[in-house]
Order: sequence, then C-alpha cells, then structure tokens
Amino acid sequence: MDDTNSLIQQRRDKLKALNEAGVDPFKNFAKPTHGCGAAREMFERGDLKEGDRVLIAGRITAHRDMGKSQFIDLKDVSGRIQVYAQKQELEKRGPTQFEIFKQLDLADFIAAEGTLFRTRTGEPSVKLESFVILSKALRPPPAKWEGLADPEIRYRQRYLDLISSDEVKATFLKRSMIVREIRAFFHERGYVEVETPMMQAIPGGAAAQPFKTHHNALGCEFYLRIALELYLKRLLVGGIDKVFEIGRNFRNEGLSRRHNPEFTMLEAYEAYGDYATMMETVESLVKRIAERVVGKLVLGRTLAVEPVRRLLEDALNSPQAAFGPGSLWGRLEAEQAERFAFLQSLLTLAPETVTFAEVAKARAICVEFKQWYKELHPDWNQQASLPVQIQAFNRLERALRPYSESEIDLNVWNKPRYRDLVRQAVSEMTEGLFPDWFALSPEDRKNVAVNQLGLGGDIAAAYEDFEVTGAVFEKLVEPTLIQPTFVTHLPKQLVPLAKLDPNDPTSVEVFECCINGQEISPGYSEQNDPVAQREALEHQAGGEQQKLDEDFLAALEHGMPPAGGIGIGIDRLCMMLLGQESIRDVILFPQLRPKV
RNA sequence: GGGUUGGUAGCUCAGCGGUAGAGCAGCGGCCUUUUAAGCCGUUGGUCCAGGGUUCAAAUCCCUGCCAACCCA
Repeated sequence: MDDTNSLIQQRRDKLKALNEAGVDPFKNFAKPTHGCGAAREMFERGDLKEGDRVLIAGRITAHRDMGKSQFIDLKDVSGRIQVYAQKQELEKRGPTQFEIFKQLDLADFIAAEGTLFRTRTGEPSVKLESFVILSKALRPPPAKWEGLADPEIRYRQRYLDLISSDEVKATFLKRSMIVREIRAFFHERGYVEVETPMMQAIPGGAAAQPFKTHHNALGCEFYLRIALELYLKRLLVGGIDKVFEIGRNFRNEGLSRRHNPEFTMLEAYEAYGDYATMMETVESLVKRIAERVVGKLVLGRTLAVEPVRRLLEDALNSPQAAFGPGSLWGRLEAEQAERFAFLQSLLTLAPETVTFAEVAKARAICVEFKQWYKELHPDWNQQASLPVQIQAFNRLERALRPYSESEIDLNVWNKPRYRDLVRQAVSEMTEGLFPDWFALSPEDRKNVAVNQLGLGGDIAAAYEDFEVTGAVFEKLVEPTLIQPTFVTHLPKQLVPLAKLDPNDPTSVEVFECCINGQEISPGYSEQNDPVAQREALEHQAGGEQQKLDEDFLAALEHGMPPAGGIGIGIDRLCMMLLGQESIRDVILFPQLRPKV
C-alpha cells in the first residue's frame, strides 16, 4: 500500500508540473448539468439534441489518442459518455489547454463542458470546449479489460473492485434498492421503524457467541448484540404494535461463504398476528422485492462448481468407492462404464463449462447405479440394514440436488411440516427400510443417523435426541430446499421463544423459510406467557443465571400482546435474489484478517 | 482448527533447477471521428517473508504471513 513504483512517481511528477503551471488539480466545482450516462441516454432518446450544451463531471476510464484528436470516456454513477477533444478547439480557450489535456491520466476526475454530437461511428459524444481537473489520481487504476481478479484486493480495496466492475457495482446498488423496498413495504403496512441497542449487558435472542467489549466510564462489560429480538418485544409491551428494525448483528464465530461476523438482520413483529400472518408477510415481501429490484419472479442461480467437484471426487476416489472399476462391481458393463466415464469427465472439465444440466445427469446416474446394484444383489435388503453402496449412491444423489436446479421460482411457496420432511428424507435415503423416523427409539435414531445416513461426522456422542433429528434436517433436508419453502412446526426444543402448537405440544408454531438451500427467515407465533418463557430461557441458559435477561422477563410479566415475528438475514436474501454464491459478494467490506 | 490451491511488473498471467517473460497500462514518436483504436520504439521486478538443499533456486524442501475453496 505504501509502495512507490514508477507509475506512481510519474503521476506525482505530473501533479507537480500542474501545480507549477498554476493549475489546481483538486478544484471544487459547481454542479454538473447532466450525469454522464444520463446525458448519453437523453441524447439517445431525443430529450437532448445535437448541439445542446452539457456540463458533465466524472472519472476518465479510457483514453484513445489520435494525435490532434483525443477521445476519453468519462464515467459517473449514471454511466459513461465519450468526450472528443480537438487541438484547434481547445486552444481557443488557452494555448496550453490541449497540452494539459494530453497530460490527463486514466482515473483522473475532470469536469467537461461542450456540445452533444455523434461521431462518424454513431457514438454519442461531447465535443469538448473547456475542462477543469477536479481530482488528480496518484495511483494507476486496475487494467480496464481484465479487471480485478485477485479476491483479496477486491475485498480489501473494494473501491477498486467497484471502479473496474460494473457488475459488482450493480450488485451493490441493487442491495441498496432491496433495503429500500423492505423499508417501504413495512412502512406501507403501518410498521414503525426503530433502533435498539447494539451494546447489551446480556446478549439475548439467539444462541451464538458474542463479541465482548468494555465501557470505561461505566466500568462494565458489554456485548455486541447477536439478535434484535428481546428489545423489539419490549416495544410490543410498550404498545408499538407493529415494529421493525434493520440493523447489524455480530456473532463471534467462523467465517465462510455464508457467514460474516457482522451481518444485517431485519426483524419485524406484529401484535395480534401469528406465524401464519408472518408467512404471508415474508412471501409478499420477497415477491415484491424480486419484482421491483430484479424485475422477475423466476430467478437464475449460479452453479458453485467446487463443491460439486469435491462430492464427485470423494464418491469416485474414496477407498470404498461404490462406482467404477475395482469397486464392488467386479466388472463394468459397457453402459455402466459410459456413465462412470461421464462422472469422471466432470472432474476434468473447465469450471465454466460445467452446467446445472450435467449435475442433473450425474444425479440420474446415481439412481441408475443404484438400480443396477439392486438387480445384481436381489437380496440387498435382507439385513434390514442398507448396503454401503446404496448409501453412497443415495448420499451423492441428494448432495448433488442443490447444484442441479438452475432457477428459483418465487411463484410457488410450499408449507411442509418439519417432521414430514425429515421422515421423507430418511425413508428415501434408506430405500424405505425406515419409513417412520419418529417411530424409532431415540437410540435407534442415533444409530441409523450414524450408520445408515452417513451423519457420523455431524453427530456428537452427547447429542440429545432432538439434535440428532436436527442434524438430519440440517444436512439432508435444508440444502435441498432450493424452491421457496416454509418448513413449519419445529420441535419445541429448537425454538425457546415461540408458542407451543395447541394440537401438538411437542412442536411450536414456527416456520423456517428456506430458499436457495439456506434458511432465509425464521418466523414464530411469539411466546408471550412469562412463566413458560422463563422456563424455556432457563433451560436454554443451562443453569447460568447471569445469562438470563431478567428485565426482558419482567417486561413480559407486564403483558405482551400475542404477536407474530420474523427475522430475515438481509445478506442471504441478497445472495439469493442477486445470484451470488458468497456472502462476501453482497457485503461491501467483508471481514478479513487485518494486514500487517 | 484440518485439507487443497494460490501469492512473479500497476493489472491479468506464463515460466517450475541454468541470463526475469508476455499482453494490457505507462513513457517517447506518427496519425483531426476513435472506442479493448492502430503502427514504431521503450521503461518498469525485494519472483509474499525467512531459513535450508545445490556449483546454481522464482522453480526443490521447511517454517511463517495473506487469500480462495472444501471440511469441522
């Protein structure tokens, strides 16, 4: 960053020369009459005519030197327009003007005044009469054609990324539009937007590791909030019946493609509503945003090739590989060898040539192999335990599902129950050997999960029964929920802040809205019984009394109206809507390790 | 935390034991309607850092730093 290379030195020399010539290259400047892209568009549309005078300002993004004719592209947030400078014309304004113009560098800001015209090739352009340097760039911009590829520079110096990629810029402008639509949506429905503390003495509302900080004057510890929930509910107690907040949460946990330590959350609560009210809210909100920001309800997805590669590699190359020569087949028929070769070919193709359709074909091949195995081993289900081959085929087939759907259709929103999804997944994965997961004993559930579903690595020995079921959902169900799905009626242990289902006290009136294989939004019928709430929170705190937010419980005792509530992770919503596979591509300045 | 890959000119990358390379950008020259302008010439490097092996290291080995991806 503090490097001095020759390019920087050259620009400094130019700056010095300008200063010595009495030119201030950081001049303040009156407002332009038009945006660069706006002027170009108006000219194209006919709102501006040939010969109309414009005053524009922007960054120089290209320079084409024809000797006595010079072309530059000038760019601002509205777009770009070409400026045409003629030696003869500029020198009318001053004998050195053309020389100064030729000294301009890529990335400098200038203001330019002139008249609109079209060049021989039809390009809308401004015939330059005069210009002022607004800001001299002392560092060279990234190459115009290749742009920035180094992800580290893209994230650490996002301004360079924004300069060199219109696509990246468009993504972040759309993120801003998404947030604006969210605000408009809730305001139109009569919600009140509030701001609650980010520094909290007891971080509540979720199970997550907080960041800790210290307040000097008060002499006490604070935590950065991990959720908005408990303060918004205090406002329900206080009589703000429809309330929402959009704000940053902080969780002191790992970073990944889907996790940034600080992330933006929307929470909204509606008195006299319930989880069903809130499902309608989420659906309407997401549809509205998609229509107004993306312009359609059927969204394209981007294929993440690396995870697919990893899955195939493991399946094809692991010691007990169920596919291919040398495996349990003994020998491969021609048809099988052809399928196997196809799977292998996916590993060697260039990433950009692998398509959703090919992943779908790979899935179909898993099913074919499974059928062949069953034909070769007619007694495959004798032991009431699944052969490892069939386990492998099913596991790969299911793992590939999220990578085989190329679109998200926001017209259709399903509402299955949590237990039905888990039951169905287990039944499918075990060829119907265990048709009802919930009819098994807790010990059997753990055994089946570890030995037949391949979840050994995901289930700790100390896991309680509901956590074993939770792992099945998280690993086998949630990733496959690409299309909009409200998963309803979760086990009560998973959600301590929700109301029990009156028809089934083992589950709660809750949904998890999953889209794109990720949880986008949980929603509840909020628990407003202070006694039941205290029990649930005490159980969650595991006997650590200092973690109990007594003031929140006191608030509930003052009476909270029944209410529906939702939370929506804005970053993940943006990923889904804008077709980005990494959370770092929807957060302007994602967290990285500080450099030196 | 573990595994894999990567870090070479301002940018994008090649080179993978034997003189540090290309394209773009830059600089100089030619060209008064070009647009990834073109043509001629040319500058530019702590090859991430440190250690080791070797007659010789950008290249092989080790350690560290940073990043991406995968897994936890």
